[in-house]
Amino acid sequence: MTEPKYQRIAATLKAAIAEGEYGPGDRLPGENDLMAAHGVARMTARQALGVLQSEGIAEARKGAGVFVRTFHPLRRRGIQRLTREAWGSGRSVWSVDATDRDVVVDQIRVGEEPAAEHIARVLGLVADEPVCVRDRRFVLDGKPVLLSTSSLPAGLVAGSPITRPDTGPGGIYARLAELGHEPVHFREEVRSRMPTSDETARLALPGGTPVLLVCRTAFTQDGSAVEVNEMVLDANSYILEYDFDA
Amino acid sequence: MTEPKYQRIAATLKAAIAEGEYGPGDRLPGENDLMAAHGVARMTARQALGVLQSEGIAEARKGAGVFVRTFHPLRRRGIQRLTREAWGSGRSVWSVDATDRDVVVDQIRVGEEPAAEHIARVLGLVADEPVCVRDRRFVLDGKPVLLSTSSLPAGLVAGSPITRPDTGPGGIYARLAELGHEPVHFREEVRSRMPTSDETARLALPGGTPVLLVCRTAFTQDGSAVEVNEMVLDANSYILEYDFDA
DNA sequence: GGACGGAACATCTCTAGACATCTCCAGCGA
DNA sequence: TCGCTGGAGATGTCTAGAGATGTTCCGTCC
Repeated sequence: MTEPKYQRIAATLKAAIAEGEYGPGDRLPGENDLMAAHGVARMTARQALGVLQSEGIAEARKGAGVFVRTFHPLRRRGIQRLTREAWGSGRSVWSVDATDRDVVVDQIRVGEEPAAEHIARVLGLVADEPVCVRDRRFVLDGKPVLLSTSSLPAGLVAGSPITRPDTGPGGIYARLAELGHEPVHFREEVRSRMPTSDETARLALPGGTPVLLVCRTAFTQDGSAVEVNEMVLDANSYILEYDFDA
Repeated sequence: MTEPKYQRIAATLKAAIAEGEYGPGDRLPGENDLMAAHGVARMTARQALGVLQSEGIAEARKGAGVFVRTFHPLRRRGIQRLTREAWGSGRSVWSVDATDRDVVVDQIRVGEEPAAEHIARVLGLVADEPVCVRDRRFVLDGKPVLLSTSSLPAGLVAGSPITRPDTGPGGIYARLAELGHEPVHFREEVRSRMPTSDETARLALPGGTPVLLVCRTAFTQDGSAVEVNEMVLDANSYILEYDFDA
C-alpha cells in the first residue's frame, strides 16, 4: 500500500524540477546527497535517480553527476518538404527555434542487397530480389539525429546516379522522374518505441530516449511503389509536422 | 573495456528471443534462473532483466515472471479520417490486422477552464481566457490506448452541443461548421517521449513504453485556429499513417 | 463439482559495503 | 602561460542477504 521509498524520493525530485528549482542542464542532488537527505542506502538512491533517467527527465554523466535534460527539437515538415505548397501562417503549439538549423549527412553507404521480406512485399518484388540500398546518417551540430535507409528496386535504378552517393540536384525523386517513374503519392507511417542497442549506439542516445520510426513509401501514377525509406529519428530532437486540407 | 555482466546476460536473452527460442507472451528465465545459470547475485540478474524491460522487449508481472511483450498496433489514418478521399491500394510495410477493431470512449469530462499559455497563443486568446475543454479516454478491448484533450474558445462554442458530452452526428467539426467556423485545414504535430507518471497510470502502461504525442490544430478559411486537440497515444498500440500527394 | 486454504514460487524493495572508472579542478612544473 | 598530474568526488558495477508482497496451483473440505 505504501509507496516505495525510491518512488517518494523520485517524486520529490520531479516536484523540485517542476517548481523550477532545477532548470535544464542543472545538476541534481547526487547519490550521496540523497543518501544523506533521506537516510537510505546507495542502491535505493540510485533507484530513485534511475526513475528520472528512464523517464528521460534526467541524464547521468559518469563521474560528473546527474543533470536535467534539455529539449531542442527540430521541425520536420512531412508534406511541404515533398510539395511546394505553403499554407504559411498559424502559430505552432510548441515553440520552435527561429533558425532552421541545418542537418547534414555524416555517413553514407550505397549498395545492392537482396530485399528483406517486408520491403519486397511493398515494392512488388519476389523475396531476395536485389534492391538498391542507400543508408545514411544525418548529424546536427555534431550530434547524430537521424538514420535513413532507402530501398529501391535495383532493376529500376541500375546505372542511374541513384546508385551513387551523390544523386545530383533534386535528389533521387528527380532522378526517378527522369527515369519515367515520378513519385506522385507518398505514405508515411509513424511509430515509436525504445531503441535497439544498435540504434542507441549509432544515434548516441542517452537512456530514456525513445526513437520515432518513419517509414515513407513513394508511389508512381500507376500506384506501384518505387521507394521505401525507413527512418529512425531521435525522439528528443524531432517534431514531425503534417499539414493538410479537409 | 569488458562488457558488464548484466549486459552480457541481457544480450544472451535478447539473442534467444531473436532466435525464436522465446516467442511473444512466453515466460523468460527469472531472477533465480539467471542467478543459477550465470552465477551472479540477485541484483545483477535483476539488472539484466531490467534492460529488456526498459527496452520494451519484456514485461514483468509481479509474482508470475517476466514475459516477452507483444505488438498489436492500431492504424490511425491522420488524413483520410478528416477528408473523404481514398487512395486505396498500396501495401503497407507493417502487417496490419485485417479487422479495424473499434476504439470506444471510456471516460469523458467536459468543462470550461482558463486557457493554458500555449493553448491561448495558438487560439489567439489572451492568457486565462476561458476555453471549452473536452477530455476523453479511449479504450480498445478494455485497454486504454488514447487520451485526448480538446480545447476550443469558450466564447465560440457557448451553448452549442460542443459543450456537452454528446456532440451529435459528425462530431465537433460538424457543429463548428454550423456555427460558421468550418475547419478547412489541419495541422498535426507528432512527438514522442517517455510517459509522465500520470500518463502511465491513465494508460496502464508497462515500463519501457513511450507515448506518441499528437497535437492537432484545426484552422478555418481565414486562417484562424478554432481547436487544439492534444492526444497522448500508447506507442505500443498505434501506427500513425499520413497519405498525401506530391 | 465448486470453494477455500495454503505452500511454493515469483518479483519487488531495501540494506551495507566493496571496488572500478570517469570527471573535474587545483596545483605544480616547465 | 601552458600542460601535466594528482586527488577528491561522482557514478557504474557487483555481492550476499533479508523480508514483503503478489501469483499460481493443487489438495482438501463442503
